Amino acid sequence: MRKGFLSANKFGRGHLENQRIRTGRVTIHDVAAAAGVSISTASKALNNTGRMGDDTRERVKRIATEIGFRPNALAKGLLSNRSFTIGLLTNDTYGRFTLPVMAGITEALVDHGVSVFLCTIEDDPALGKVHVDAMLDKSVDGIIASGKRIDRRLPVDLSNLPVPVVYAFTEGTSDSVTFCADDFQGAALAVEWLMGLGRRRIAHITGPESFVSVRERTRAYHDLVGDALPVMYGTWSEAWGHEAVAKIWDTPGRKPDGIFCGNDQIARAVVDALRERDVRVPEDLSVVGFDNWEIVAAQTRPPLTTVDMNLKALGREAGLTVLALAEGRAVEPGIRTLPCELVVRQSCGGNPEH
Amino acid sequence: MRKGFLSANKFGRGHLENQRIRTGRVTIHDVAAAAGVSISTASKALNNTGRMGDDTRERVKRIATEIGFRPNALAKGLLSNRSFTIGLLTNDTYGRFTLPVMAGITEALVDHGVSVFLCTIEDDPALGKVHVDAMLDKSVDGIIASGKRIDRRLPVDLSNLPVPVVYAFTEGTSDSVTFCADDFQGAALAVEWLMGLGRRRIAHITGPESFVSVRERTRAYHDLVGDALPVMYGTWSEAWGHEAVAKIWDTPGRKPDGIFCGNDQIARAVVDALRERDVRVPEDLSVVGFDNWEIVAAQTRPPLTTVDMNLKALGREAGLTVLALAEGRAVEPGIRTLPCELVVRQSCGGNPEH
DNA sequence: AAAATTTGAGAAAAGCTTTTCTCATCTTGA
DNA sequence: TCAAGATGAGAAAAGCTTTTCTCAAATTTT
Repeated sequence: MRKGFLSANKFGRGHLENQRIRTGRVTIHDVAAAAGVSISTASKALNNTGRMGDDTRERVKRIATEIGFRPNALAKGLLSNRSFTIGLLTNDTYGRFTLPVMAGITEALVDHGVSVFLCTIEDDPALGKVHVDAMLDKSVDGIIASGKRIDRRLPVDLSNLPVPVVYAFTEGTSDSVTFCADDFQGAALAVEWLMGLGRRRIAHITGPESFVSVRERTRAYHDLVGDALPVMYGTWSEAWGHEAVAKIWDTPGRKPDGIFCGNDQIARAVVDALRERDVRVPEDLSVVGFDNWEIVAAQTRPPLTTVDMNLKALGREAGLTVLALAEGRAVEPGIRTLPCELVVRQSCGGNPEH
Repeated sequence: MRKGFLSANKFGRGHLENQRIRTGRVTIHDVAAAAGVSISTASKALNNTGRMGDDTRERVKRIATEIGFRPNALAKGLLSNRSFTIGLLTNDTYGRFTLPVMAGITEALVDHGVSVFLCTIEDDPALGKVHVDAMLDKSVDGIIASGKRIDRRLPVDLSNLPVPVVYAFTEGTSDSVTFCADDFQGAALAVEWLMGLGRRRIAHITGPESFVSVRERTRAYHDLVGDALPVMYGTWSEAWGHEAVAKIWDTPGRKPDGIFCGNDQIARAVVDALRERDVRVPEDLSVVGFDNWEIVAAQTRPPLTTVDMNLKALGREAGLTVLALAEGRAVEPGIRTLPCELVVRQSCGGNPEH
């Protein structure tokens, strides 16, 4: 090997000790030897099981800490059939929805020593299968499926797997647990906020009607404001936000004094378009977004008041649920809807202290 | 257990067969039994090692496929000291940089059967240690450290770990391998593009001078256009883009005909601000961004021509390198700089075919 | 035809932990 | 003082796979 080159054998200690070659890793053998007890006693001491003198137990524990023993999760997993590992499968390439979910999962599971494999499978079923198989090979304790919309399945079959599967922000099977945000309640929150500020002509500019989220939010909107104004369906883009504003303002008639947007990108474009038409936000008109995508909502001028779907909490619940299933605890199947909350910034005016 | 409840024991087959309880997983024992050979023969057949008749080998392979045998990665790992697992550690919460890097890593490693643990550690050293320890417990074959800027370390000590560590888009140790984008070359690409379009008064609006990326890009800018115009340092926000444009246009004097921006957010704000001042982009002035953050660059009106750091390729390289190290192959330590490339959209005008 | 090779396949060990037995020693009660 | 029970600790097996030996049978060589 050339000088200055890196190689893995730099990591192996490689000297002899006690008739066996140290592999660089401290095993329970080392603990037992250092404490002068058998391996089984050492194991029992560390796991607070079995019978032995308190002094022995404490001494073993102390020595284990001193020499830096950490049990090999592979060996543990092989024996217990638990790997303390779960897989997170998603087709959300940008991580817009999956990253918050993932943060919640990790937060919930790190205390339990569970790590998360993240696999992004665009919309490729073959790739999906490869990743699922890899997870199963590694004996994951469970799988959480996530995505970018709640009414679409991942392009991979997760039924009849030998491990529990929980769905978060993607469509699941009827006999499993699925977590999603309460679009109806979130939309109601937004519209009620606008009404509470005295807005009476509230428009709704949103995404494609094919999304169940869109229909749910629209339903809440209709329930609260009636159908004096037509709901404007389009794409989830800024382009659509601009176009929708143009449609309204280029048509004669009374203008809205509040706009509830289907997501933050549309809301941002709406705010921009209104500024270009010298409509003042929030003085003349209030805008509410949906998603609380910081990177958009906080950069808009003025920053957006918007609905947060609490994806992190959703991830936390999904994590705890898959853990429960992995441990054999009973969990009621079905769809769990988690409430949204309103994040108040400056695009509506009113009192942020409200 | 109540009816309709889910529980993990639903997954265990749990019937007797051949004197041992089937755990639901097909093991090499099952293959051997079904093929009428010993376990060792089965293993050798499947791994194309050892000596045996071609007919035996083929028969074992066929039966293994038929009954759906997949070797238990835990057992394999315990024996080989390879878990076919790596850890990706990052403090990039939004995933702006880490997700592309991750995609590249996964792409490079999935063929080798390697899965990736993703751990996001905000800036919490304690949390970082917890995650690193969890990875080591699980015998990861290596760790890739990533972040959101190349001149900052992760808040956790990764030296003297028993596994190889590779750095990607974050500062590493001098004796390790670090991958980063070539800021100088990328900036040169942008400025040369502007000059190629005939722009002669090119301004540079960028982020905080404390970033080494900013200084590198500025150096390239200076090398190409001299220092007739002062570089404008600020924050990475849209607010700064607006402010910078205001500064230039509210000051008497000749205006630039090209602006090279330090990132896409600034560039987007610059484009917006220019539109508000009725400066036409790209007719009157060309704008180039940096990062190729689709979500910003593609939504800007007009869409941004911008520099792409090829983070996915960077991730791919990092993945292959950590794999090489894990397999004991020699790798030259040091900083590897990967070239950027220009993504041409419409904010510069000119011929996209160029 | 006998000896030397080659060939095919199985036994056993290793990798690390946990758990279940088993056994020897110590204590307690009669 | 002897039997019964409690206590402390070790031996061994299990979990699954790969690898190294070993051994018997078949083939080739002399």
